[in-house]
Amino acid sequence: MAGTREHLSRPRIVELALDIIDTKGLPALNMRRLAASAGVKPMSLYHHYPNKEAILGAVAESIAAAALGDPHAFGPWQERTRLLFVGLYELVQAHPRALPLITTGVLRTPSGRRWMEELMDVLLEAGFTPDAAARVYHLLGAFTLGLGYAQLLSLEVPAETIVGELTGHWADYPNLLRVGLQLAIWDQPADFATGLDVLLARFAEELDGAG
Amino acid sequence: MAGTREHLSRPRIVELALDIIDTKGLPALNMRRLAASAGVKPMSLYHHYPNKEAILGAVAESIAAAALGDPHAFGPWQERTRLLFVGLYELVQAHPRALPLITTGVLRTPSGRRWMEELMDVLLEAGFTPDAAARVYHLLGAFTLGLGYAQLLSLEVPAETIVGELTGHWADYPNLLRVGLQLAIWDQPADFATGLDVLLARFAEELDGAG
DNA sequence: AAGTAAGGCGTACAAAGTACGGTAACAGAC
DNA sequence: GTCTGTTACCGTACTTTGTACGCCTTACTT
Repeated sequence: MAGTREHLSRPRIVELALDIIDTKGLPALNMRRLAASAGVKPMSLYHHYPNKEAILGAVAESIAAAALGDPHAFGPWQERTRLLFVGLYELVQAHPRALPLITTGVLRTPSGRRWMEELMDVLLEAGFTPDAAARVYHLLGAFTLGLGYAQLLSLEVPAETIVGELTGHWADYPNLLRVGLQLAIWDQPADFATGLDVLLARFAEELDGAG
Repeated sequence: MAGTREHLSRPRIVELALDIIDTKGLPALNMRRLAASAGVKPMSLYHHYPNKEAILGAVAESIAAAALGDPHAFGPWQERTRLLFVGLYELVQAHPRALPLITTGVLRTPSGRRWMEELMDVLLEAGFTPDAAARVYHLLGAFTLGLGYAQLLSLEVPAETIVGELTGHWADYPNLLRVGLQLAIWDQPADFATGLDVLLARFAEELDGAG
């Protein structure tokens, strides 16, 4: 190990990359900007990660690790499942602009896989068949991540832009006019819990019916 | 209007672009490839659209137009809402790789806005407040598009890739092993209807409670 | 036949990922 | 203290992709 001059390291790169993603968006993360933010030239990054994809993977893992709050919550399976998805949702809240990384990371990072492993543990133990467990994940996951995409969209395309594109057309869209900005903005985390519970209750019924 | 030599036109460009997206994916759509598929040089495209973004917008509109099946279905509001979201879901089924365009197109293309206008018409007429109507859209939309993203993911990252990355780690993930490929694949359109109905029923309750 | 506008194109530049080989600085051996 | 090898960093340059600018050809009009 050579100089310890306070410089680059894998965790440092990930930290800076995540900061760029959070503040400027995923497309704004490029090797030159990342290097500059580290006070280094672009090619130096390649001594720590083989390519950009590897850096994105490391960011995904770093984010996903935060979803593993308490490894094992107690209570009935509904509650444990609920907590797992609340964790996922909090991830999205914390780093909405990194959502595409979270999406792929669920099955492709160690922490993501551990999250999924625990979910499957809960569901199989509750009595779901493997296929049913996969369905639960897909539906709840789609709902959770779908809300994340709504949030991301309202971040990247501000409501004013949408409204601006509509000026002069309001006559064609009287009901859009009545509903207004709320359509282009998603910021009702409470509704996430509602939807999650409704879907969970449905799966509980299914399980009882079959068991 | 000059020559009618069978060549480029705006609809033709959109058609070819959509074909590339459907067969090779959104990232594979670039101006050079698109031009080549039209038997033309890249810069020729710029005589029909000002830039790539405009082409993507036109593709989004072209796709969205297909969601406007019967402009006005009959029946109670639940049924009409259901049909609108089924239409959206069919769009995703038809062109999963264009999903990011659909997502943004819902409020940014004429056809998308008409779809949204009709949805708001149905909901407001049913008695939802504007805010509640926006919530219905956000939750159902998140669910619908979220499933689309799951499908897109299983298209772009084949299950074998996921499994390949897990070889040697199966001991760490016994439950993932039991559930197997189904986790990485989404192909259960029937479940979409289930989830949709469950969420709709919940909103119906809410409406009755308030009205 | 000549003018004119529309459609197509050649060239060239900027942004971004990264291959390749060089260099600097520090560790340990002697 | 000098030598040597390893580690971290970097300069240069090639590739891909979007697109600005201006030329050229075509085909219809008169």
